[in-house]
Amino acid sequence: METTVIKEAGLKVTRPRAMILEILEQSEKKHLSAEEVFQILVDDEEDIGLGTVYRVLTQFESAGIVERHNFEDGHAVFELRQASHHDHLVCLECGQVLEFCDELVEKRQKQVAEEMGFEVVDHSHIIYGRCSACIAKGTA
Amino acid sequence: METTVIKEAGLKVTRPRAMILEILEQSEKKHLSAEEVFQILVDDEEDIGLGTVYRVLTQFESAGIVERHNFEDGHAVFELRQASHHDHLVCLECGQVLEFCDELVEKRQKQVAEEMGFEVVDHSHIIYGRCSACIAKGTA
DNA sequence: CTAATTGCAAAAGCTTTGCAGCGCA
DNA sequence: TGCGCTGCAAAGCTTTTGCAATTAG
Repeated sequence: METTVIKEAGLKVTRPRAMILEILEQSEKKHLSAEEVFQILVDDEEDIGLGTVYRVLTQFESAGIVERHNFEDGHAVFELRQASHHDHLVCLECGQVLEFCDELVEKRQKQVAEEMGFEVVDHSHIIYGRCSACIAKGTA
Repeated sequence: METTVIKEAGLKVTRPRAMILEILEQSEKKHLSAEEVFQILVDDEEDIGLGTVYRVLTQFESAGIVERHNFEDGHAVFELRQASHHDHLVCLECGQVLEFCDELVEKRQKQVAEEMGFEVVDHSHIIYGRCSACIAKGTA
């Protein structure tokens, strides 16, 4: 169990934190909302409050353990931070999230920003559309 | 006054709608939150409710008159839709919003998405950082 | 032991909505 | 005149927070 990252963040290794980390590690869906994490905990019959889920996820974010993304549907999603940066493709039909990373786009956006006298700190690049499965499935 | 666009959207030309459109057209700040639009109306001593501001902005969005953007600070901002597409640079220090559009980025992101079997419907590309004014101002 | 952490529930934003009255066409 | 629109206030949702009880180290 990778409770090490929790310690390294200067946080006590408590049951809620260990469970939430484990969920993020083991879920097949890599981008989870706080509510989804909470539901999984409830299904596991863990007695952990939604407030705690938010608190822990926010702490993990500060510690650089997870990333928070604001997709368009009003709630944030969290994913374990990976070694390499990437952006997202979100299927408007099934909600699936794909990841992409393109050197050219990354480099060019930085260049454009700098040309405008802008110092880049971060960016959010989300492409909305339909994934191949949904295209195949229907005409909608 | 460009009330024509309101009619063309199949909406009655009412005082709230005309005022809100005018505010969006005339404000020097081009990206306004519902609350900001509401404040301007209050300052103008217009008797228009915040609920109406939201309703009108949402209608304008459906009609393609304005675009809604979700920046990271929890509230949406609206801007008049322009002829040409563009993305945004947001200064984390002063909140200023700059616009950019780069052919190369646009083309490449579409290409990347298609390589992944994705049909692009829309995208949100926001760069967060510090604008030149804030860089000049301080060391923060 | 003692400070950090949690569950619970209340509260805080932002945004939407129901309804009775008002106003545009 | 009639239906659409509005103001108001209440409700909805996601997320945050206060506090007493609990727990990790």
